[in-house]
Amino acid sequence: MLGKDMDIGEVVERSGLPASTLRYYEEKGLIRSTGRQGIRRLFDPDVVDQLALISLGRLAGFSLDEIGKMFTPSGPHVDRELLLEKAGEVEQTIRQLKVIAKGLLHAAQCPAPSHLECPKFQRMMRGAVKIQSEMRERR
Amino acid sequence: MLGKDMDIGEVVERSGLPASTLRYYEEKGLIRSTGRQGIRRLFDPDVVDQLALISLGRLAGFSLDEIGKMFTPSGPHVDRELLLEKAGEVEQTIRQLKVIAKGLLHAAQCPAPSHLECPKFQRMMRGAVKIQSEMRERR
DNA sequence: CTACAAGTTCAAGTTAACTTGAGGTCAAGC
DNA sequence: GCTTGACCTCAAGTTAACTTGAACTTGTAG
Repeated sequence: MLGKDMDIGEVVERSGLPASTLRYYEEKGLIRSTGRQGIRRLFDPDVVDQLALISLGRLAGFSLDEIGKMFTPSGPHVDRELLLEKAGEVEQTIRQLKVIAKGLLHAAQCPAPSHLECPKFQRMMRGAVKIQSEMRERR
Repeated sequence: MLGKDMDIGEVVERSGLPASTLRYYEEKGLIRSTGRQGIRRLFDPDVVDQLALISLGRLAGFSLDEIGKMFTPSGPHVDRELLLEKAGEVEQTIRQLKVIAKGLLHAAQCPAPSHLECPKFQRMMRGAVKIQSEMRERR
């Protein structure tokens, strides 16, 4: 166990995140340092994976607080229902992003002056709008 | 043309966005009101579709400024290369979200005390990490 | 005609997620 | 033993995207 902990500079390199962010995340309780060597933090190599997970979560639109609830086994157990719910949200997001990607690709080719005038584009958007209003109603 | 423009309350209803947001978007140049009736804004019904598009864009992780550049034909023509690039970004995001969704579903079922200890979970995350570091390198 | 609901403006406030800067600590190399 | 570079703390600053509040305007219903 001794000797393989990393100091913050190494975590910065491996994660691509600035040191200030790592300190901030630690303060927020999203990651933990294993201890100190003098004044310097020491990190377990696993922290790099955790950071990747956090970045992915942010990408998925979760707040740091939500991520904390999902991945730190804060209580006696992780809330499985919450996880399922979040998985559903992500899947929903994926569906919408597919519409967007298609829309962007189309817009890049479409000769219509404004995309909002192109019937194909309009149809795609109408689909997305439908999804969105369904989402709104579910709240 | 006369008579079918909507006032802000109707847009609020149809879009689900608060009036303050609509005014803010107008100020930013993301949407336009067709004119005024006295002091009150009037909106073309199309604005509802535009708003849905904006919401989708935000969901995809674009800033309001980026959305402005992508969808308002500000200059003589829309920048097609930019659109293609953005489409690629969205597709990349979709790939990563799939990993997350899978991860969340797995985490909801996995009996391991901490997900970070589950080998299956670790493998999934490692895949995601790889994608992320590839992305970082591309900048 | 006047009351009211639904608009309006404009400045200031809010929240999340960081970043920056000033000033201090410490181990290592010369 | 002194300088340097990598780290530290803590308070304050930043940015995006809105929201809130106070004070003003207007079309419409009674």
